[in-house]
This record gives sequence, structure tokens and C-alpha cells, in this order.
Amino acid sequence: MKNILIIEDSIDIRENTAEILEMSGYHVLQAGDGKDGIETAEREKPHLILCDIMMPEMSGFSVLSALSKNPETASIPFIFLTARAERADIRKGMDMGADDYLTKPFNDIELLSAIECRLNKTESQKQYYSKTLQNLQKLTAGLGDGNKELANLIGARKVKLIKKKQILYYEGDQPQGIYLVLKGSLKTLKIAKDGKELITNIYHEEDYLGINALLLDEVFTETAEAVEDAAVCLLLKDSVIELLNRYPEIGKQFIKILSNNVREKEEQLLELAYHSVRKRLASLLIRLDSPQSGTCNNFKISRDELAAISGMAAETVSRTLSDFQTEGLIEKRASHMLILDHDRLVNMKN
Amino acid sequence: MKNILIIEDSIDIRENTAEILEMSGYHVLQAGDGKDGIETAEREKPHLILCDIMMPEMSGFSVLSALSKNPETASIPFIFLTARAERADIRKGMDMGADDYLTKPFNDIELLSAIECRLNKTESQKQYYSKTLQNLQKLTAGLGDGNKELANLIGARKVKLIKKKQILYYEGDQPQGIYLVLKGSLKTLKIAKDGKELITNIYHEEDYLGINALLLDEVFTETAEAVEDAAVCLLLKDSVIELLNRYPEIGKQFIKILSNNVREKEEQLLELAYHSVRKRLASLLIRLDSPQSGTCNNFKISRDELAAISGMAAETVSRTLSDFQTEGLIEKRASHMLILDHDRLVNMKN
DNA sequence: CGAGGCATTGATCTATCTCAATTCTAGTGG
DNA sequence: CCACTAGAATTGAGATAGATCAATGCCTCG
Repeated sequence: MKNILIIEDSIDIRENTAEILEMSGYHVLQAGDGKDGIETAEREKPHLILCDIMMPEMSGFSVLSALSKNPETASIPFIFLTARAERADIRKGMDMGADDYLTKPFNDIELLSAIECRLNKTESQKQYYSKTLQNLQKLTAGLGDGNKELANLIGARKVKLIKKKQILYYEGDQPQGIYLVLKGSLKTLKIAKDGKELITNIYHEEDYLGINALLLDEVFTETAEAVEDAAVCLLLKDSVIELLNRYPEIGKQFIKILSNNVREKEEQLLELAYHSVRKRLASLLIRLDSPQSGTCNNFKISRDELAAISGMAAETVSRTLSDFQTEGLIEKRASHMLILDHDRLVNMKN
Repeated sequence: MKNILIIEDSIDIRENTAEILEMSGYHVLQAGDGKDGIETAEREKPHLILCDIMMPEMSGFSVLSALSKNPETASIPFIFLTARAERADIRKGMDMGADDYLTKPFNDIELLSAIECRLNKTESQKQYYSKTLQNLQKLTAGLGDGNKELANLIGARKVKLIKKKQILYYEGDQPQGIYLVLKGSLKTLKIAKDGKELITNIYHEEDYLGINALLLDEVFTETAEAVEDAAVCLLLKDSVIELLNRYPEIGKQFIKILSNNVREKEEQLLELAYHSVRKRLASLLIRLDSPQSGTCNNFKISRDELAAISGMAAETVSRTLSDFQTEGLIEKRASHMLILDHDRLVNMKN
């Protein structure tokens, strides 16, 4: 039997809702204010939480924020109850990691379907991603307790699905934490004053997104967008910092990731400063060809994107690729690229 | 009583010199060749080393180079003994980090005054830097035990002095740890195949050098060179990692430093990709003007260096600076730069 | 005070961007 | 399943910012 916790200051609504749920076979816990709600959640670890936004003393936001900080409760599906209107509030709630919201007054069917839907989704996601997570754990094995907890945090947290071209966050947004890419790929980009874009990074499965914004108390300096349909998992700032405090290994992993990043960027700066378009494009193709060391020799990417990564004009990219093709270095058909002569690309003179 | 090691293949000179020194109250160690000299130095850690340049099998340069690599011996004052002439050799020796040289034949007074002067200098430097270190400790206070230990580590380590244009480490060297800059400034640079240099970073007092090489088990990917006479302190890899394991705060500091670095690099990439030389040079001037937030409006730098940071030709830098001057944005006299109109530089259109 | 290294300035050259006109591709709806 | 269309890619022609080569002038440091 599933336990559901209702946090709601109005006795009427609370009892009424509880009744509906109990008739449907759920076991219900009730809390009349935020503080009580948090305590109950931590003690009982319910399977789902319903929480009013507007409450005296402690708002629903504070409750969600507090629960998110505790890894034990961070992953419990969380549904906001809210008076109609207040769209801004809803946005804010969802951004903070709430899973859904119900507009009061709601009827039995709305309530039950929202809850069921959420419980099902959580369940199926858990199964779906447990495979990915096993890989992750294997990957981060031997790192001791720290990573087990990190993995728990990941497994526990809700997954956010974003579709191709959708924005995960904008330059200027306040970072909420870091994202682990579970599936698909994303890119981060900066925009110059004249509107030209520069892609600064491409993230694939198992990459972390936003580490460099985690500890600097500033807004994002780049925009993150899905290159293809993707699933990411938000690890809230406070939880990650908490882990960082407890497990130095995790900090060391982050340092490694960032160090690699710095190195890559410096390499790119050197290329951009002194290498010809041919050379830069050649090395970019190599870089894209082996996203994670597995050389696959073929991938898909638009000219505009190639241009935005390498900082050249799309027409120039197009021309140069045509040259490469006639020279037998690559094969291209529309946006599909196939590397033919890896070595000659690596050793491109100029 | 101070120990002095003499490395010299000619027995006559060696014994003679030893006698002079012993009469003056020093305890003398002797070595007849480079290999023996290095071993003795490592075993006995003398207070000062005298070393002939021209020796069979292993030259004085090799001895100095070997001792410099070992942190235990790197900070021992090192004086070359050399036959007259050979000015080039002397230059080379000083560039490698020797502290002084004596031209053979030398008399008692020359020898003793050189030694005394050097020992005194080392002593006073130790005191001088202990003050800097105290500042550092104050600076990193409030970070708990971790930083106290870090500060201890720093205080314990010997200081390495490097002169202008001298190399701290080369691309391809194995990192021994990270360096804390105590005084002066250094730059790290990468070299393109055609010999052009790109300066990737400039480090000032209290900056850490080499964090990005610390945890990646690979060689340095850039060369570090002193821009002006500088003093650095080597924090050995193992000690730092040990601290990292014990004090998450330190890891977090490193993450912040690296995060900032990544951000800066991305910003530079954007500029290099899409901004005009005018704009890039303007923002570089701004960046150089305030090394650590203290706007001083005037600094010294060569055209070649400006070119190597911004990835343009030195002539272009020169031309653009002249333009800036006629526009009343800056004032320049040889390599001295003075910012006149900070705002207009920041808002440079194109 | 002299020399060698910096800095400046001029003249030329070219890699790459920009604008513009076609052609191709892939995704949509009938 | 096919035709249609909007977006993507290609190709051409022309413009230009900045690199390069070269000559001269100016510090600065011994």
C-alpha cells in the first residue's frame, strides 16, 4: 500500500482530500503546516507528497526546498496544490523540481489521476534508468561510499525530459544545481552581441552539466539546449554541496572534469588563434567522431552547428567539407558525416 | 654551523677552496663529480652548493637541473664556479636558476663574500616570505583546519626564486605538484606548430599554478615562464591530494578556481571567434589593467606579449594601439600603457 | 654612448566572411 | 505513398580585416 502525505493548512480541504485517497486504497498522512510536514516526510518517507503553496509561516516552496536538500526525501514525488491563477508561482514550483500541480478546487478524478500518473512514472523511470545507473555505478566504482550516495541521489531524483531544440536553461538563469545527462545530448552556447552563436560544449550520456556554475554564486553564463531529445536529472545544488563536504572523492572527480575542460578550451583557443579553417575543421571532425573514446566514424550534424562550434561561417564549413570530400577524407550526405581517412585528418597540415 | 658542498673535479681547487671555507668556520663536504655531488646534496642537504661547470661526464648544468627537480634540494643556494670567459655559459647557468657564479681563479675574499652574501639573502628571504605567508593565512582564514594545514604546508616548503624569462616548467614535464605564486608574476603558454605562442594565463601573487594538471595523470600541456622575477612555492602533489582528501573546503576552492578559469576561457573563445581585433584588444587591456580587482590604470607589457595573449600579429597590436592613442583611449610610451578612457574601452563597438 | 632589440609604419596579399542565387533534403499533410 | 515546401546545403562572386614582409625609427641597458 502506498503512503501519501498531505500538507495543507485548511482542515476542510485536507480531510476531504484524505478521504478521497483512502477510499481509493492509499494510506494517508496529514500535516497542518510546513514544519510538521517536513518532519513527517522525513520520518515516514511517504511515496508521494501533496503540498499547498500558500500556507502561513512556511510556504510550500520552503517545504519543497527543505525536502530537496535532504537526500532521503529529495526524490519523493511532489505535487503542489494551488489556488487558480498564480501561474508565476506554478512556474517557480515546477522549476524548483515539483513534479506536478493541482489547481484548487480539484475533483476526485483529477486528483487520483495526477497521483497515479506520477507514481507510475516514478516507477517506470526507476526501472528505465536503473540500467544507466548501473553503468554509472560501475563507472564510478571504487570511489567508496561517496559515489554510492551520489548514485542514490541520482536514482532518487526525478528525471526531466527535454525535447530537441528545447532549452534547459538560459544564460542569466540562477543555477539550481548540476544536471546529469541520462540520455541524448545537449549543447551549451554563448551568444555574441551580433547574434552569432558559439557552442562551448557538447554533453552526452553520463556527462555532468553545469559544474562550473555550481560553486560560483552567479548566474549561468551560457545557455543549454538539447541537440536531440534528452533526459537529464537535476542534482540540487545543496545536495551536491552536501556530498562534496562529505566525500572528497566527488570533489576530486569534479576537479578532474573541470581540469579536462580547461585543457580542451586552451587547446581550442590555440587552434582558433593560429590554425587555418581546414585544420580546425579537421580536428573538430575528429573530436566529434569519438564522443566517448569509441570511434564510430560516422555521425550527424548540421553545417550551422559545425560553424557555431568552430567559430567560422557556415558557408566556409560547407566549402571546406566539399574539399575534404573530393580529397577522399570524408564522405557526406546532407548532415551525415562519415570519416574515411582518420589519419590524414589528424595530420592535416594547413 | 653552516654546511657547504663543493662539487669540483680538480682536486687542487677543491681542497684549496675547502680549506679556505673551513678556516672561516664552515663545515665542508666535497664531491669529485656530478653524480657524487647530487647524492651528497640529497643526503646531507647542505646550506649552500659550489659547483664547477666544466666537469667530465656530468656538467654543472646537469647537476643544477637534477637538484632543481628534487624539491628537497631545489631551494639550496647554488653558486657556479667557472673559468673566465664563457659568458654564454654564465648566462645559461643564471637562467637555469643558479644564484651566483665565481670566476676562477678567485681569491679568499671573493669566495667568502659571495657565500656570505648568498646565505644572508636566503635567510632574509625566508623571513620576508614568512610575512607573505602570514597574509595568506589571514586570507584563507575561516576555512577551518584545512587551510591551516595548507598554510603550514606552504610555510614548510622552501621557496623557489625564478628570474624574468626563466622557465618554471616545460610542456611535457611531469607535474610534481602545484605552485603558489608568492611574488612576481608568471605566464603559461602553448606553442603552435609554426612556433607562434599563445599565452593562456597570467598568474600573480597568491594565484595557484598547475591545478589543472594536479589530478590528471598526464604531463603539463603548457609551459610556465616568469614574466618578471618571481618567487613560487611548490606544494607537492601527494601532500595536496592528502589535504584534498581530508578537507573538502580545499577541493571546493579548487573547483571555484577552475570554474572561473573555464568561464574566462569560454569568454575568450567567443571573442576570438567573432570579435574584431579592436574589440579584443580593448577588452584585453581592461583585463590586464586590473590584475586583482584593484584598478591601477597603468601597467607594462610588450607588444609581442599582447599579441601572444590575444592571438594576433604584433604589428596589428601596434597599429591598433596607435589608433587607440589618437582616439584618446590610452596613452602609451614604449611598453608602458596607461588607460585613459576605461568606459569607452569597455563599450568598444568594433 | 653604442648596439641590439622593440616598436612603428607602409605596402601588399590572401584567407575567410558576406551576400545572393540555386539546388537539395527531409518532414508534412493530403 | 507521394507531392510540396520550408529549411538546409551548396556554389559563386566580391569585399575586407588582418597577416605578412620589409624598412625605418626609437628606447634602454649595459
